[in-house]
Amino acid sequence: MLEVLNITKALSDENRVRALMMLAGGELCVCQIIEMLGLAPSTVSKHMSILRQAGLVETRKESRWIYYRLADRNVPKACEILNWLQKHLKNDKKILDDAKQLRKMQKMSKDELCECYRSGKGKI
Amino acid sequence: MLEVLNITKALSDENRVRALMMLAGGELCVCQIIEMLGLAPSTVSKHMSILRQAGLVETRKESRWIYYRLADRNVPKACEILNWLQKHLKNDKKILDDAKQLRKMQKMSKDELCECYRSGKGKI
DNA sequence: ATAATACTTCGTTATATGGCGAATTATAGG
DNA sequence: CCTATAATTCGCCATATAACGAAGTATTAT
Repeated sequence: MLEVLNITKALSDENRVRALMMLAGGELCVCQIIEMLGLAPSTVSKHMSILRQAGLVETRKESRWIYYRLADRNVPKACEILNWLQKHLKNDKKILDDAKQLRKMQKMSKDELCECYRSGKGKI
Repeated sequence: MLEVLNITKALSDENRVRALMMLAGGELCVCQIIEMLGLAPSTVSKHMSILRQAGLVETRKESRWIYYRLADRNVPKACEILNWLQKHLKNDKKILDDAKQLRKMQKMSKDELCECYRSGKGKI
């Protein structure tokens, strides 16, 4: 029950849902999510921690950066609900706008974005 | 987005999830749910209203009683997530206990239960 | 070593939510 | 018509949650 509630509670916030849908296109580092959501770093960190606790996302640390990605295929509970979300939000205006904005961010990235992201790209 | 969030928010409370799982066995009137959850009528009413707003349950009025049932098959958004819930809670202790208690309630019903339910049975 | 960057953790504040009881509505029965 | 029952709506209070900024941790660069 607790596991299920951790998931549904995690999904009951718009910003967290937006973050998840952004990750559908591939992993992102926290600073990119901060940029996209337009929230304070501490707030985004908390959101991502809630998603991680729920088992909806996983993390990978690479030098100074922490990359978040959607849960692995072998976690049915998480994947099923992530698929449900994607299915029912794929035509949502806010989600589509986010995807567009994200593509833009990932293109210009090189010199124009937040310091963290710029140097991140430089590293990779 | 709002529709999806209405659903996830509705599912983010333990008592609402319990109520939904009780309904998996068939429609129930509010007084039965009140009895099962052990909450004040006004509280349960609010919970059920949230579930209804989210499109997860539907209602049927019969004389003095209002019966709640799970959403109809032709509401994929709701049914998919209700199936997900059932799948991942079918072995949950609290949910199993509820189901047992519910069966007990529906059996003795005739003379031993809350006034509302007793007369309800009498009517049907 | 020092400074900067990328996050996280902590403490605070505002708002949202869950709970209750009292009042209200609707229906049924005396 | 008046009372009882079933459920809802309203107003209130306590707690939970989302937001922020400041301080802390870890890593990289100078």
